[in-house]
Parts: sequence; C-alpha cells; structure tokens
Amino acid sequence: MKGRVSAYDVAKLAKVSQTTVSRVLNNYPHVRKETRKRVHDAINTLGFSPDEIARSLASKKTNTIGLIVEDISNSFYAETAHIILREAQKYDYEVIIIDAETDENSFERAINTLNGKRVDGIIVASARMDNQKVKEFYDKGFPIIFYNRRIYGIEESHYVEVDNRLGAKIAVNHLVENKHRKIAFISGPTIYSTFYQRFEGYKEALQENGLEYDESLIYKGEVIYEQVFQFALNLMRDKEMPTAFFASTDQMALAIMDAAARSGRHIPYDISIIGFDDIEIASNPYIGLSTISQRKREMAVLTLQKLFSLINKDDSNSEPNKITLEPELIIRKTTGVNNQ
Amino acid sequence: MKGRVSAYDVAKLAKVSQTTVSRVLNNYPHVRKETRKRVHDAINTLGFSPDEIARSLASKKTNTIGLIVEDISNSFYAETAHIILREAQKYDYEVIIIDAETDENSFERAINTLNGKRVDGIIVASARMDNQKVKEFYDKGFPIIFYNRRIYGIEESHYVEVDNRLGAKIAVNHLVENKHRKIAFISGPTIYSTFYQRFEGYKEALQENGLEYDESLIYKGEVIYEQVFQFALNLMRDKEMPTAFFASTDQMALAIMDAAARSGRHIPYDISIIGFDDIEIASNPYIGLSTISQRKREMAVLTLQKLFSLINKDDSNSEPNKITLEPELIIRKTTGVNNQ
DNA sequence: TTGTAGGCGTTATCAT
DNA sequence: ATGATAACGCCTACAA
Repeated sequence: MKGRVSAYDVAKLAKVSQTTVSRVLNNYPHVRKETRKRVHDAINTLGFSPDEIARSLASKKTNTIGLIVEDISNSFYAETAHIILREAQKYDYEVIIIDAETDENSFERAINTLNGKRVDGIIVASARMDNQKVKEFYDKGFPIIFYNRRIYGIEESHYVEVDNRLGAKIAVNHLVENKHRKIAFISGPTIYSTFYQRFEGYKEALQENGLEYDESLIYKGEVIYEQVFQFALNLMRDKEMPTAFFASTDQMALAIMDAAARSGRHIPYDISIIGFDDIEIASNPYIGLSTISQRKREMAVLTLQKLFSLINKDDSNSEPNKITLEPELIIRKTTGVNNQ
Repeated sequence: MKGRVSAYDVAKLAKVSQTTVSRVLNNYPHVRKETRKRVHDAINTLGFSPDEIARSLASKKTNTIGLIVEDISNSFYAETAHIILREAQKYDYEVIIIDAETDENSFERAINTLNGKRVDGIIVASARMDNQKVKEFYDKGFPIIFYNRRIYGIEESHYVEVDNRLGAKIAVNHLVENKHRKIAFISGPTIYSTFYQRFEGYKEALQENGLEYDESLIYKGEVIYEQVFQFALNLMRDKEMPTAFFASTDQMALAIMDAAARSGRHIPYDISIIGFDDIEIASNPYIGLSTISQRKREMAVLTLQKLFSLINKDDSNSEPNKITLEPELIIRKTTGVNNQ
C-alpha cells in the first residue's frame, strides 16, 4: 500500500524537478526532447500513473461528468447510458451515474453529491418539471443539460429533446388514418415534460381530427405495469371499448398488449396499439410494437457535445442550447385498420 | 466560480478553527454541543458543502467504486447496475461505470482509469478468463471482486457467481425429461467462464443421459443476433433438425425464437427453447421464455457486501471469497414435450 | 474541548 | 528549458 510511486520518485530517477515531470505528463511544449525521454523512461520503469484526485484538486477539473437517471434497468435509460458512457470515453471522461427517484429530495441529493464530487458537468435524464434545485447551479454558470425530459420555468436551461407533442400527434394521426375513432391514451405522470407534451399532442390531434376527448379513455398515473394492465383490461371488457390504444411509453404499451392477450383480443385485428420510445424489445419479432422513435443516439450524442462545449466554454454564443429533434413513426405489427 | 466557500470560511464565521469544522463534518465525538451548533449554523448560512476531492486526497478514500461491464444496454448488465447503484447509495458510495470491450487492452485501460481515479474498490462484471492485468492489483491487496464471470489462474481471486455448470445440466435435464434427445447448444465465446462452464455442463448432462455429443448442433461464437439467428435457421431447415435448443443466454434464445417463427416452427410444439439468465423480457407474456435464473439480485447484493468488507478489511478471515449460488429452473412457455 | 501545523500529490506562478 | 514554491481544501497527529 505504501508502494505508491509519486511524481517525485519519477523526478528523482530522471534527475529533474517534479515540475518537469508534470510538464511531460501534460504535454507541455517547452521540454527538451531528451529530458522528455528521460522522464518517460523513469515513468515506465517505476510504473507510475498520476493520481487523478490530486490532479483534480490542483486543476479544478475532474474529467468526470454526472448522469442522473431514474432507473438504469429501464431499457430506455440503459440504452442511453451505453451511448453516453462509450461516447464520453472518447473524450477521456468518466461518468458517475446516479440512479435515483425523481422527487425533489432525491434529486437534490443527487445534485449535491455530484457537486461534492466536483464533476465538470451534469446530464439530467429524468427531470421533473418542478426540479428547481438546479436554478442555483445555473446561476453559477455550472454546466447542466437536460436530456429528453426538461424542466420549466428556467429560461436559461439547456436541453435536448424530441418533439413530444408532434410525436403524439403523429401517433394519433396514424391511428386515425387507420379509421380508429375511439382512441385510449395511457400517460405517465404529467409532471414530466415528456408526458405533459405527449398529452397535449394527443388532445390537439383529437381536436384536429374532430374527435371528442373522453376522460374515461385516459390513464394518467404512475408507470406501473400492473396498474396499466388493469386499466387496459377494464376498458377491454367493455363492449364499447376503444379500438386503439396510444401508450406514451413502450413499457406501458407492453402492459396493454398483455391485457389484450388476456382478454382474448387479437392485435391488430381487434385492437391497435402504438407506443413511444422505440426501446429495443419493441422490434423483437414476437412483439413488433408500432411506436414513435425517440432517436436516442442522436439525442445522447448531441447532449454530450453540448455539455462539453459548455464545460470548455467554447460556445461562441453562450445562448442556451435548446434542441428539439423530430420524432419518427415506426409502423410494425401492432397497428392496423379498424374493421368494426 | 470564485464563489466556492471552504471550510475556512465556515470556520471564520463560526469563530472556530478549520479543524473544528472538519470535526463536526466528520461527527467527531469531542466537540461541545454549542460549538457544533455554531458550526452547523455557519455551514447553513454559507451553503457550504465539503469538497470531496480534497477530502479524498487527504483521507485516501474516495467513497467511490468502479464497475466494469461489457455493455450496459444489455439488460443483464442494466439490471445488475441498477441493483448495485441503488445498493451502493445506501452505503454512501457512488459508482463509476466503465462500459468497455473485454479484450485485454480495453480491460487494462479500464482498470488503469479506475486506479487513477483512486476508487476504493472494483467490481468486474465482464471478465474474460485470461484478464491477467488484475494480478498486480491483487498482489497489492487492492479490493477487486468478480461478479458472474470470473478469471482463472489466480488463486486468491474473489468472486460471486452462479453454478453455471449445474444450471446447464438442469436445463438439459429439463429438456430430456420432456423426451428431447437431439438438443442443440448455442454458446457464446468460451473464453468467458460462464459460457465455458455452461458448455461443460451441457456435455456432462448429455453423457449422463446417454446422449451423444454432435458437433453440428453446436454454435460457439460471438453473441451476435444475426449470426445466431442464421445458425438456428439453418438447423431448422434440416429434416433431421434438433427438437430442442439450449441457448446459454436469453438474448441468444430470442434469436432462436425468431428463427423458429421465420421457419414456420411452432413453439413449443415443433421445437423447445430454453435460455439462461432470466432477463426481464423473458417473462413478457408474448415471449414466455423458459430459462435458468441467474439470481442477479442476490449476486449483486452479495458482491457489494463482500467488496465493502474487503475495503474495510473487516473480514475476520482474509480468505478469498468464493461464492457460488445455485441456479433455478424457470419453466414458461417455450419448452414442452417432444411429440415427434 | 479546541487549535496549530504539516501533509496528501498534483498544477500554476514566478523566477532563472 | 527548467526549478522553487505556493496553492488546492481538506484530514490528522500533536499540542495546549
């Protein structure tokens, strides 16, 4: 344990000052080629690797970012994390992932922890619209960027999202084009911008298509499999049941498919189902869920890019970055023409 | 940016020394109640939170562990990470996840990065049996523990795994009990202990059941959907096709199910399929994959527990921790009696 | 119970 | 091109 070799040991062996060791470590220009070599040799024979903690303390830079997600086992976040981890690596950045609930308390703890660890920036992938804790960080100019879900009420916030309102309209229109006129909507808590926007889109689409809004066709609760399943099952037992379901999440769509099977409905002949997100399982041949694509990869890559430019302040214009991508309709096997 | 408040600022405001601030921060016993209160007040009015980096440098402890996985978007790792992240949080630990390839180079980079960040311990969830880089860390007594996959050749290594050999035998026996006698085996690269052991178990089970080993029924390549799919498809086109497939991974089992559908085979009437891992999608009603459970949660919790005891050296006996759990057969819809 | 001073392993600022 | 030396923000003897 005492075997740690420091830059001093290297310096001694290479017969230079520790400062010079630091210089070659950081690729400073003004070091004689020969000196540089001596140092490198010493580094190798001693098997020295710099203490990033000490380095961070002195340089005020950790080369680490934080990623806050709600549940990494949720494939949407897992796939997102994969992209971000791999991408960050290319920039020599590591990432501390915090898997936490989204209530204000947990969120505050997450932010504080990350702040304590002195990360260079934070990606919030599971913001609730009311997470106001970030405000003080924004005021300090600390790099925070929202991925997918964003908060409201802070003008200067940076985010990368998909046009959820538009996505929802596309989904509903797809259903309407297939002659569905009674479309149930399954939403997660509208305290999340994604669900909020999708709900808005659903309502708008209904209106534009001259369809009436029916409260009894709406689920607007937690994203819990069993609850969604029950809600859908109840609707399906009704003779007047909707011919189509628009779920604001693929995960919820799966629960609806389950309910359809359980109640003996055949998809898509008796009932059409469309989701949102395009998680990996959606494309499984046995599932074949029609859905709206989130374009995760693009969102993730853009988010990281923006974050780094905030960190390095090489943002020519320090305007807030507000990026909204267009979603994409993906038709698979769970939506079809209404033939009742 | 210069607005950082340090323990000194707090000390000044509270009219104590910085040492005392440190003391209340670390809950030292011998601080007068009143002094403690003054300090707390100062902390609150200044909004001070300690710099964990400086703290780490001084204390040689980062309260951070590293987790090395192969692909966090793979649901097996995603589910594992979820458990570990949430669990570590309870101990006030954060985790840096490294998502890297498993070749020796990438592995070495991952280990070195984590070492540079001075993490207190490392969980390797995607070891290849030949990853020898860890040896020097073991020799230094650095806490490393293998989760699920382990390495060979280092006597003192710590690991938590499931009995893969036994799991494979259970799977094959289940198939044999259902009158299957021609059982294909789909394996990932046997450089991973899991695949290696499962392969061994498969062969042993065949032998114990008086079945002969047929090379043409074996896939032993990368875990790539398309390749597994094609391999299975080719077998299924054969008149003499196997009546059952044992996939050493649920992911691979999904590809086989796909191939079955593509070739018009009905599961489980024409063909039985069993996987290994019990990832979440396996229990989806539309999939209903029979499989062998990995008992992820127990493995993950045990791993973390062992790691912390290594970190805190409160391991009465410093014997290597070698834990092997028993796997469990989960019968769902993809396996049935052979009726040919 | 509280304070003083040195140290953790770098980077950063002056000199030379 | 290189070297002293002072930070960085906290912890930890040691002293009082």
